Amino acid sequence: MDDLTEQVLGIVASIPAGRVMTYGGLAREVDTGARTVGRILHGGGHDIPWWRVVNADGRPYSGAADRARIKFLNESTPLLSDDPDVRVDLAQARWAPAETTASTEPVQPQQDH
DNA sequence: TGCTTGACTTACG
DNA sequence: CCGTAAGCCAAGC
Repeated sequence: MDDLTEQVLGIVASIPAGRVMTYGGLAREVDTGARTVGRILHGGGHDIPWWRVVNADGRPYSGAADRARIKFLNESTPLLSDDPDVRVDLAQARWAPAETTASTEPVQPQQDH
């Protein structure tokens, strides 16, 4: 197991239920490319909360969106129910590792791209 | 060694 | 909101 894989999987495993993280955000944390993060999740095994990692649009892995939707509903993850496809409300669900220590700070709003 | 591929992102029209 | 383009990084062939 590479150090990079170990870091990524470690961070993914640290994401609390009801929260998600983007590929790009993870990539910035481990200082690598966003595509690399996706590759690690694909080959990192299914014993990880892969549904808590979504792309910049707030969508999970397209090939398992159904399974991800179940998980989101089960974990009460903030979703944008307005859209036909499963989509996470990143403005509320976005999470970062450093946020664990400073939980008193309010979440910062995200502009609409 | 070199080219293709992909569970991605950001920017521009 | 949608399509296009360029940048990105590791794995596979």
